[in-house]
Amino acid sequence: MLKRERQAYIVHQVNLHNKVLSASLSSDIDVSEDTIRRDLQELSEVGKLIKVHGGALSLAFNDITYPSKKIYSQDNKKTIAAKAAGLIKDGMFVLTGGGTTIVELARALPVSLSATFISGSIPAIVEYMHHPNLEVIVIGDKLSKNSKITLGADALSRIKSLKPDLCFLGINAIDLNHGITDNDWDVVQLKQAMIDASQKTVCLTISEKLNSFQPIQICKTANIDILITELPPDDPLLQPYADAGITVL
Amino acid sequence: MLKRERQAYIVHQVNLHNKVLSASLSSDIDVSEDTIRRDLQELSEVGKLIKVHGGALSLAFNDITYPSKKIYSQDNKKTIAAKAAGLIKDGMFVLTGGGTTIVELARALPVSLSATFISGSIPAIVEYMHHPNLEVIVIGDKLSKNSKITLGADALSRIKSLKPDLCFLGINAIDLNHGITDNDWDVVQLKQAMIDASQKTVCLTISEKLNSFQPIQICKTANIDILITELPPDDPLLQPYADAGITVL
DNA sequence: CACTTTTTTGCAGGCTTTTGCACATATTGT
DNA sequence: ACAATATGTGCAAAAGCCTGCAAAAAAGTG
Repeated sequence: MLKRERQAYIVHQVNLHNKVLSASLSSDIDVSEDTIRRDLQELSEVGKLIKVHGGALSLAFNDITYPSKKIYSQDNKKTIAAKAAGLIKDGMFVLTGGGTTIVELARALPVSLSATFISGSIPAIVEYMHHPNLEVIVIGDKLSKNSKITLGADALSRIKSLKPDLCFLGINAIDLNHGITDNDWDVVQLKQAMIDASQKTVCLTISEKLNSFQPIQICKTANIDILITELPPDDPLLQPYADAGITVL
Repeated sequence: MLKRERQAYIVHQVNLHNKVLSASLSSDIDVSEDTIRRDLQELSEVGKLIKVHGGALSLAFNDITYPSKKIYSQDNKKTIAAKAAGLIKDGMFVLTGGGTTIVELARALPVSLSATFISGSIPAIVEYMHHPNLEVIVIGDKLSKNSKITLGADALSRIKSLKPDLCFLGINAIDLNHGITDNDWDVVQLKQAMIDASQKTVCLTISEKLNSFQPIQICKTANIDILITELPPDDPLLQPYADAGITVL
């Protein structure tokens, strides 16, 4: 990896997460911590970030104070994203939906990963676009302002023509009786198509949404392969899902 | 292998992978690293790529990356965008390309405007998405990291099925003899399809690019309807275009 | 066609940049 | 205060870069 490239990645990460640790950068990019420190030094001299002990902060971080609730849920999503990212291997075709969890997943992807990502979620696409080694396929159609994903017949038929290795879905409600449910007709259509098309489906959700349901069913619980929450896999809350044959991570 | 051929290959590789290493190029093309270095030197002087220690990066890295280089002639582009925005009326179907000028146009749209915008440019879509009264149609296909637009057969055929009222294109070179020209085959295909599909084509460009040309022709000058630059319409530089039957704003 | 001129290419040697490591120092959290 | 981390400095190996030079190829020229 070239020096400039590396520094670009660091700046990107800082702007993304508002902070960055020398240690994790070092292991991400597989380069010594000394080098990282020198990079941070240079970047801070040019005013791209603020260097602090142990890493660096984004310029915007100056006077941002997060509501603690938000940061909490955000952390959970990062935990989920990290677990999900581990499933993706070089060369895979990956179909993803939209939502904040999926965006976190996009941000959690290692730099070195080289795979093809397919999505109709604009925020997710923007993240994929900034990754150096990802191929990105955009699913076109009418853009839903609410969910910031493309929805419609075109998107549906495009998805039906694919056979991705993995499909990542952020879900709004899951429950053993009702399966996976949602409240928007078009979104449901899309998610069904995505699940049908994919060889393996991975559902991401914060534990809050476990054992809840919404009016429209996407699929039965048995139709998904992997369920990822921020909880450890042996948490009792997850036991029923594991018993139902789902791999719980 | 001829020098020109070699340099074309290098540019191709850079655009494809976003980066290129002197060493691997050297062994790929079987020529000394010195020669590669000289090539990279020349190509970077002509602005085809960014030379760095150990190789080169694509220009696309520019944005994501380094030289907090202010967008080129931003002020001029705002002037252009303001003029272009005036052409769009409520209820219109508008097809737009990509590039910084188009993004400026998106930002210049009045809040009250309610129209349908169709595009494959991710940065433009992000802008449209934030507007309260716009319908947005995303054109899907493989995302080109360089230009941040979707390119390919799918995008082409989708565009061919449309009949928008207006088409806005940012262009790289225009000249009475050669018409509108560009240097990327796929982009040329796309722009041609956009022009063919639309009832009226509006070209946006800073005056610097007037009377210049690039290797591939998109269309003859006569095929466009309106030309917008940052200059006043009666500027002598624009006279020849007005004489050729184009509405100059 | 013979001759000059220009361009292109590879190479040698010296210089700069980059990077990891070791060691002394500073900072932080408990 | 003390242990654990993080930092800065100097150093050396490796990789990359620049300059000048000369041979080969290509392009002009009379």
